[in-house]
Amino acid sequence: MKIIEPSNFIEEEINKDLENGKAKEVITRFPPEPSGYWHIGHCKAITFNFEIAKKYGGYTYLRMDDTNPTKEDGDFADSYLADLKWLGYQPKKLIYASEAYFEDMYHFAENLIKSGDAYIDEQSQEEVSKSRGTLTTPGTESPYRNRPVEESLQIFRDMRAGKYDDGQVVLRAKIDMAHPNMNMRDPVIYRVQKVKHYRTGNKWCIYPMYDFAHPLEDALEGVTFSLCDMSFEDHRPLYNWVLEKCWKKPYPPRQIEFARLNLENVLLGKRFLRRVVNEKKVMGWDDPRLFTLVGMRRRGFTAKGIKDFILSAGVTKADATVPQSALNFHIRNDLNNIATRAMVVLDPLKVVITNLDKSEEIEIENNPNDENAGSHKSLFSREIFIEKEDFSLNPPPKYNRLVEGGIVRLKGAYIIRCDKVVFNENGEIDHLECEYLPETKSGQDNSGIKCKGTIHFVSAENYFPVTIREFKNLFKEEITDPTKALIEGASLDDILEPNSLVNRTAYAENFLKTAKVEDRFQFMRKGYYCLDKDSTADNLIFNLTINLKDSFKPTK
RNA sequence: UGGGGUGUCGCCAAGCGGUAAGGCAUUGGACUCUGACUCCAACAUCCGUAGGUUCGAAUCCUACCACCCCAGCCA
Repeated sequence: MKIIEPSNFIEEEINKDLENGKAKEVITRFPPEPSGYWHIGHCKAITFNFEIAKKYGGYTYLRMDDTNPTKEDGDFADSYLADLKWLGYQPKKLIYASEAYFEDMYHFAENLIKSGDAYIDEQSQEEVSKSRGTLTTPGTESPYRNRPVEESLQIFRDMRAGKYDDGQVVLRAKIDMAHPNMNMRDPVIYRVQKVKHYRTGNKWCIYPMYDFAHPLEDALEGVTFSLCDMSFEDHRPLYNWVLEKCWKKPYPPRQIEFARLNLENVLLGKRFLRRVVNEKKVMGWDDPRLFTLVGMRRRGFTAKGIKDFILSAGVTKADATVPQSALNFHIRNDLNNIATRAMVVLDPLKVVITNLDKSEEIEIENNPNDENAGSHKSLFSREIFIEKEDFSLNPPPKYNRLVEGGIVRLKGAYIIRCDKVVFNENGEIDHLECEYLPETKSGQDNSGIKCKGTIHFVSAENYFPVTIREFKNLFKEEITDPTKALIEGASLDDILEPNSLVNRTAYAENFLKTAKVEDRFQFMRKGYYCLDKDSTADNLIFNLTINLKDSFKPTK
């Protein structure tokens, strides 16, 4: 296997193992428990597990780590398949741990009992917990700890046979009740769960615990590097203990931990996301304000943008909270290359072109960054709508849009001059009367007239109303870490931004009538939008993915 | 008071004893039929703190400080 130029500490570690012969190849795995939806934090783990293996010419398994039937559901497992595909990753193989490894694991457990490294404990859950000790005081040994091997073996077999109920007995690894690492104080490795498993049904009534199952799953699969987050660092000694006691083969998998990804002002964490969804604070798991994968997808984020962001943020062991602006940069970057341009007026102001009586077809480039993107037809006519903010009676300095008596270019059409502002009886602007300059047609303008501003517009004969969904962050701006706030006892309503979703209508050029769900557009000079799945034939709904950057500073 | 980690620019992050990469953000400016994109420029005399070793330290040593994780029959 090739040694590559390392670009992070994980690759440095892998190189070392490859060089000193501890590993021969790079096989990784992503092992979700099917009990919720993926969020951007999972995307980080997925991305690095897949990308690192790929770099070394290795591969990655997708393994459902389904060892707890009380929490799991096949629908989640199915959603992961779709999510992974959307992200653009192809696992070497899809594995359900419950189906693939339970029998093997059971035998490993029996052997552990036989070698005197595990025993059946009959203490209550409360007793087990109490005798574990505390962070600063050692635990005490269970009275069952030194029972005869045969006795433990018999009970374990009876456990499997269903002769015990939940909580009556457990299998514990015999390690050290005084170990400074709490995970090593005789951890429970098998428990009874008389619950139907979404995959294996009632075949099993005993289930291995994560700490026992995970290293063995990795080993059985042939995984060489088991990349996980820092919270498992304390579990590594146990991971290695299990492999030493049970696996005993060359090239055991190696666990390497990295820090989780946090985003500023973003809630992550399955149980909290579930709460927001269950309490109906959002439209569902795929609400565009959520940073679940399905939410980001519905919002209009691209898989490439998300992955570029993750890769650019890097992997280290240090806690990191990245501002959303870093993510947004990569999303805009990708969208800029692929989004179809269209003209949509969000806040219309009517303009009458007094010297135009026939309408005229115009052409709009679909994407100036992609010469193969083509163009689409739009219309310039006597009555049009421009953005209210593109006209000013009292223009600030450097305002290069339309002013009284001034000129501005209409994107793809002509330069117009504002001759008159017509007010209504309330003294508000009703509409503008303008003249177009016939010799300034877009693409064939030889007039020599210099015009510093270009604005977008929509023809009164070529538009239809659409619904726009604008999103702000789900949580109040000052709550930089909503997850922490909830842990510290804040109520959801305390930290939720009151108006994070605003619906409005806009005037879109007819071209947009053919948009399909998830199609991505750049509404020129405004932002990136995509068609939402809630759209109906007579009500297209566009989600604001992200605004265009705007460096106009009216103050100077 | 135990164990395991981490501390380099506002935020990520290179750096691995030879005198602080890069990205995001920000600020100027150029370009522009998207005030977008692109481009160009500015942005840590300093690497948690204090000592020490060395011709030379963010990199080695010592002490201290701060923050994160661990007491599920969850993963």
